[in-house]
Amino acid sequence: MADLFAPLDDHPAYRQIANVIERRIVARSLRTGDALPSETDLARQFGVNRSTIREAIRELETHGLLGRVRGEKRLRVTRPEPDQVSSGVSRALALHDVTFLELWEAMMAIEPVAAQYAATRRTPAQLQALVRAAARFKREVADTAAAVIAVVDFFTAVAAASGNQVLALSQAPLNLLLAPALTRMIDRVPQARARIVEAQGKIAAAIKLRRSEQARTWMEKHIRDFKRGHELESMPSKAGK
Amino acid sequence: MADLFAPLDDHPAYRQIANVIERRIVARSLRTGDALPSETDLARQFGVNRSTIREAIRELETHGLLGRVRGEKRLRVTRPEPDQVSSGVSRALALHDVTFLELWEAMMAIEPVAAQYAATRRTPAQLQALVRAAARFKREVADTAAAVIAVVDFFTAVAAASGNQVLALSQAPLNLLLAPALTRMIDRVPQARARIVEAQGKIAAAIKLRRSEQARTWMEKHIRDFKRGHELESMPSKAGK
DNA sequence: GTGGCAACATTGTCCGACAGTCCGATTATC
DNA sequence: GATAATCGGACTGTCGGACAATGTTGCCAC
Repeated sequence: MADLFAPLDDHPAYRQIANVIERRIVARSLRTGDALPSETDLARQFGVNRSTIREAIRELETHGLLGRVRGEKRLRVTRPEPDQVSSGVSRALALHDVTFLELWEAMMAIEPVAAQYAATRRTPAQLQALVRAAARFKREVADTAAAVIAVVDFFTAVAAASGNQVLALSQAPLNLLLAPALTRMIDRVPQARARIVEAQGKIAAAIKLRRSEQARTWMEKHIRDFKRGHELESMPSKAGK
Repeated sequence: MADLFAPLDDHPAYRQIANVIERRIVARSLRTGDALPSETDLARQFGVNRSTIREAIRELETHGLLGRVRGEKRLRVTRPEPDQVSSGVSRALALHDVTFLELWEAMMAIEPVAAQYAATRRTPAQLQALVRAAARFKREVADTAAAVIAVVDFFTAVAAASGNQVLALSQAPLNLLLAPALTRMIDRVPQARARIVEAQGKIAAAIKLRRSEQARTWMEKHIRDFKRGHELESMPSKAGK
């Protein structure tokens, strides 16, 4: 059944080099913060041209494994940050034409759990970030763009407060997908804003008081509202002006 | 409070070009499958050197937005495939030193939901893939490496059968993280294999019969087992030889 | 039309070069 | 002595050109 021979894919030099360096990083033989040798030096070490090295470096850079601190010239080993990674994921999802329902189901799976853990594990600073995002939504509720950003920030803050990096990183791409849908919804469904304010308030309060069950159920309600809002918005007959 | 001037970050040409092309792709102005102009041609169009174009292309290629079909020379626009994207995510998570608990919590949030939807939405082909992975685990249960792969494939198949790309893509990175932990566990906890066989059987049966609640609860039990297995394995006193 | 072949196009890699800028050390200034 | 101006070296971003290997394509014979 299985083929006798696997197709061999030739790896161009730049890819091989990128892989070698990547393995070094993952194996912690190159550690976060370490500065990479100069391109010229790398070219010498690998015995290839600098152009080839540069192409290899580009790969690692876009993966977020290499980066440079502002205004610095030398590259250093970096840990890929959630927002960077997640932007790739959400772009991929966008290109796969995910439906709102798919997005919603995923949010429904992740966000309430994140809220639940946030209630038991949040640090004061995380709580503050979350409360502040809620306050910002309330304050800028009239400015759609700012409001949407505040909603996203609220979700991000809850996920961060969950103390679970995996949940946080799983959740991050959802935000980017949510933004456009939310923008339309918030514009066309009049009651949406008030409901968001209420839900955020309840969730924040529950997390503050460390009531994990309440945090979870309120987050569930909150997310359910999104679905209702989306249905209202996409039903032309019922949608507000 | 707010600074008067924001730090301006200069974008090198290769990044600008990458962004321009990326926007074209996301906006569907360049559609999946379309062939990209040759590097020389792109260099002419953008008015830069070919080396610069190549660096830009490398970025898009590693994002999975460009690729070439086997043995072909010209690049074409590609949709980023889940495994490609998720490998980036799991590498990121690995570098952030996620704990088994974090991974487990995320699995607990996602996998049961995926199983639940799979029960209602799976196609015959998806069901077959899932059943086959379970059978493979049973068959190769003695070969640790093969068994671990079968477990991962089973999860992947369930997620695919959920008919939700967002869940599937959120779940994919978890697999890669699970593999090493599972390898240790399966080796050291004697009863693990039998329990996995049982759980996979129950889950597959529930999905086959479209019993979504059963699928969900059995998946929950299955995942809970992992936690127990991990605790046994990491408790030196109790671990099997 | 199909098979085969030759000319062409394209990619991967190399070499050499240069401007702009960051860094570190040295010198000038208070 | 501490701080500020200066200078040379190192490094990155970009450029131009070059060549081998390998797809691609059009043409010709059958």
